[in-house]
Amino acid sequence: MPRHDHHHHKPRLLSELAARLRGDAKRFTGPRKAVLEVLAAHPHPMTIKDVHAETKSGCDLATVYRALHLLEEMRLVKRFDFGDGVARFELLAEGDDGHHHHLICTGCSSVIEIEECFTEALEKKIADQNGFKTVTHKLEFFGVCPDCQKV
Amino acid sequence: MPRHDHHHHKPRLLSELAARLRGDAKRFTGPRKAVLEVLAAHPHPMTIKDVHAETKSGCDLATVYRALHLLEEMRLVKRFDFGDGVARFELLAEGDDGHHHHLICTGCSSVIEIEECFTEALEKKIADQNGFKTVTHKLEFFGVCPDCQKV
DNA sequence: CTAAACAACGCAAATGATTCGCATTTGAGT
DNA sequence: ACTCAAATGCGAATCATTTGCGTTGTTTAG
Repeated sequence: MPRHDHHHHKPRLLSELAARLRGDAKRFTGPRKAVLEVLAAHPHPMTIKDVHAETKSGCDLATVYRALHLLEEMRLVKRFDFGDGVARFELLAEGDDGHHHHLICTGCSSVIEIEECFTEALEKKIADQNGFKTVTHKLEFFGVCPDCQKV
Repeated sequence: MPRHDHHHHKPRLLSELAARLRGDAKRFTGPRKAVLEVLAAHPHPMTIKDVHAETKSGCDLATVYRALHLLEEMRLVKRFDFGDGVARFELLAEGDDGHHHHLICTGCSSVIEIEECFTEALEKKIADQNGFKTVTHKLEFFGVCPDCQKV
């Protein structure tokens, strides 16, 4: 059983967002709702540009940036970095800490989620050996997908 | 025995760079020499800005960018990405493919090299399961170093 | 030895992602 | 509905990186 099968968690409800926002003196606004809905409709990490493009409501790009930062602080979304200089965000399901990895095709940029994370033991070992605390890691795989191998 | 103990390889000589450049109709110039010397004097990945700053010869920042891209293509240096939006480069020793990882302090940004890479088997498994070829990975660890724990 | 041919450089301007300032709008509670 | 702080939209600023181009310095053909 994978450590984080977040795809089987119940997706967060917009009403939950509303409640958590109010509890923090924040507001449940159109753009924030729109951003969350766009993320909920996509299973893979999205760039801010893409989120903005799918947000038909015509809200400002800067607003999407601000909304995603807020959602990240609230741990409703998680930021991923595929090393191409563009941040990507993924919606977190309830109870998911978002710790997982991806296999990214260097040809067509398609993305596969990797649920397994065998890195726990190594993480602890590396922390202990170097006297570090609260060690985490970022890990992504890159390769050529079946389709791109044909070309 | 670690898979890549590149610190025990003989460092590349400037004359080797000169030879490889000439063989490729490229030129062995002051800035390229300076960049390589700066990298050789530092054991950890350096940002382009830092390389530029240590290059006393006063060469242009754009030239440092170009020199590092060239050295990367020639596989004399390797690019690392610590997820902060700034590229970092490390000199490769002879015979080193540069595949290793880092443990980075989130407090003071100090860097420790991690020679071990236990990820080979997983890499193959993930490649096979998804039909991908030529799979590689990027892995970096983040935590709080002993010094920064005191504060 | 000289000149054409070309690689690199320096400088400045362009790009792309992200952030910020600020006037205006709007959600949430009274 | 009224009020007020939080959010938005818009434009301008910032930061890393790239590019265009005129100039300089080598290399090579004659």
